Amino acid sequence: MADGRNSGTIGGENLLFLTDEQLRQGIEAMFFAYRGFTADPDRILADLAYGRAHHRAVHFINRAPGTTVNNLLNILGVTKQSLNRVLRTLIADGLVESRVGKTDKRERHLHLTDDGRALESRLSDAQRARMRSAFRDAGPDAVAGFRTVLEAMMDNEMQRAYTRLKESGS
Amino acid sequence: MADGRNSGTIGGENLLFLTDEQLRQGIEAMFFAYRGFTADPDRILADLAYGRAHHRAVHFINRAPGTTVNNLLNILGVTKQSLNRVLRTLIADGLVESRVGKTDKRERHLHLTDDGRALESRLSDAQRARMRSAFRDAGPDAVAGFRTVLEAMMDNEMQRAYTRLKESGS
DNA sequence: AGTTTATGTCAGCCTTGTTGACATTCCAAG
DNA sequence: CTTGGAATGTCAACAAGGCTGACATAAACT
Repeated sequence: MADGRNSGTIGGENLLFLTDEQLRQGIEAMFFAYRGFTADPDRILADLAYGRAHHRAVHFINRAPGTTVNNLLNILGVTKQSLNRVLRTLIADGLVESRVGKTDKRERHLHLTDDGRALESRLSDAQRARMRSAFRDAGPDAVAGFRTVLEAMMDNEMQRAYTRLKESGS
Repeated sequence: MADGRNSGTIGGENLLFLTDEQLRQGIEAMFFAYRGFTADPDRILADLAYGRAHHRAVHFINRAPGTTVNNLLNILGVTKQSLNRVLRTLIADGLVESRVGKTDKRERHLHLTDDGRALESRLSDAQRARMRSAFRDAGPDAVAGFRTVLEAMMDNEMQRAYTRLKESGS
């Protein structure tokens, strides 16, 4: 595995797509593509004194309105202190509303305000535009493969979060 | 574009894979998968008081031994000051060697030491293991699609950097 | 009543981005 | 040959956003 070689062809099946060189290209593609993936929203956010952390919060609050802080924590995979700092500024700036839970008053349910939704749209339009262009260039079969590989790359926990969101889709 | 709808079917071609919902799933898949992508090396690095930035530097120095600081800067897309801090610790810890350029003494050419190569192997074995497992689960066609979409998602500049590295592959 | 759970806050640390200032080296125009 | 600008790299200081730990509060559960 650390011998710098590859898996070659085994058992009559062609596994040349699993050589170390192929894997390294996949790793580097992932690295560069992720930069492209975040570049457009980052540019918008920089003007607003917000960062990627704010984008993520706004995205998932929009995706699951009324979600609790704890729920968001699990999706984002950060500490509550870290998330709280971001939420505090978003609430102070009037982009997010925090409502005390009806049945369980310890919980805070998070919603975007109109301003919050406006920002979310701006950010996600920019990000979708690039994704759309990439998808269109690549074609439907490539897109299906793209999604298959990404899903296989997630941890089980993330896969569950992802699937839950996917199935709640409009 | 901000109307919450999709591209539907246009001109007789099926473009259902370009709906806003599909794009959003692609965006979220990218987000969760990237976490998986970095999770294994991050765990190793945490024990060593290094971060992701050190991993990236070590990866690309290994990939292109003798590269200059400036060259690395372009690949990584950070400021030279930021890279320099990382390089300084790597050099101090004896993982990277910085050699003054022969023809141009302003340049520093970067090489991994044996220890540096050992760390690189550990990190990249972990990352490749996950990538290999994802590739194998997904199959060669999905992998091809994965790469096609990622390449289409890069900026032109990154695409050039990526292609240059790819073509210099062993 | 006592324990657990959900949330928020304060303080302080680390990594890794940023800008600004500066030193060294090279090269080319005068 | 000198001098000024460009290229390259280093040092200092700051900000964002991760992290841990400690603690307060309120509600829910037993």
